[in-house]
Amino acid sequence: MPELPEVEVTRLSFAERIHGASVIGVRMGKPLRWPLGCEPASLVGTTVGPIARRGKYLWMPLGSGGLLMHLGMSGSLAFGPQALPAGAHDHFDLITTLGTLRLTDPRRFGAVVWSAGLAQDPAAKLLAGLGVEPFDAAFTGEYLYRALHRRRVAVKLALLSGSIVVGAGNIYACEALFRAGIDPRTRGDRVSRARCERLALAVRETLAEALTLGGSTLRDFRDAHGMSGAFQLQARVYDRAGMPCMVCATPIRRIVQGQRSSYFCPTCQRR
DNA sequence: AAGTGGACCTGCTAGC
DNA sequence: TGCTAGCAGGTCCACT
Repeated sequence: MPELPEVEVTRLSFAERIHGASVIGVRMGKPLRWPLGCEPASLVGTTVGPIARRGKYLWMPLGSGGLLMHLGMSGSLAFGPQALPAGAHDHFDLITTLGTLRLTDPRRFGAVVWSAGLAQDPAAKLLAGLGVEPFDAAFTGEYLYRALHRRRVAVKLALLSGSIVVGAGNIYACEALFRAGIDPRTRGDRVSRARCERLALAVRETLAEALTLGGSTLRDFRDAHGMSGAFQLQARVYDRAGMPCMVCATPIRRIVQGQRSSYFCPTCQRR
């Protein structure tokens, strides 16, 4: 589920409702990717500030510090008025006066980490080195060109690394490259200025569209029923190996890059 | 510095 | 029908 649009939709779904709440309890399930980094009981009595997002991380100000949260590959956050019994995959509950925020994460690649202030503790390290936000004015074609110019890796991997621009995960990176007409294997330093302009635009458009449509992605689409189908981003290439390109009918190809699947149209996307 | 590959953990699906 | 191998939306870390 969680690439940037899903994380942002998650943030919007509970940020205002939890703002100002006081923590009255914490329940921990199985260990997540990293330890919480503080005594859970020490969070009791703190007040929740405005939730922010940086890349695919969420930041919740809490007392003198805050919690940095990540959904990993399979995580989701739910905020409800009352705490329901915890299921096998519910690994963190923040119980507050306004409701309970619950992290559910079957694969446990997600994390909730206490940070004393995002200055120099371990949580800060997680945010260091992140690229620009895709909707930030700093993310221009020229910026992308300069960043890619120093990279010899495939442009798809450069996008995925998050060190140039954050938020485009495997699905949206594939989709953005399709929109921009760029072969995912193209070396970063071989992407022209003009194509960088198109790519920057394509990344922003792809993420923005997914965001407006509610941020859902493909696997959820299959699992969802009824009207939820109307809110899905239609993938042009992702997970469509062998199926005809929606533009030119050439069969979509699947290749492996950095141990992850890439999908592209060999006709519409060029090196 | 940049690039590569392994690691973390569980659930689902295609294929035999 | 039942088992197994392979695959999955992320990203850190150690090593070259």
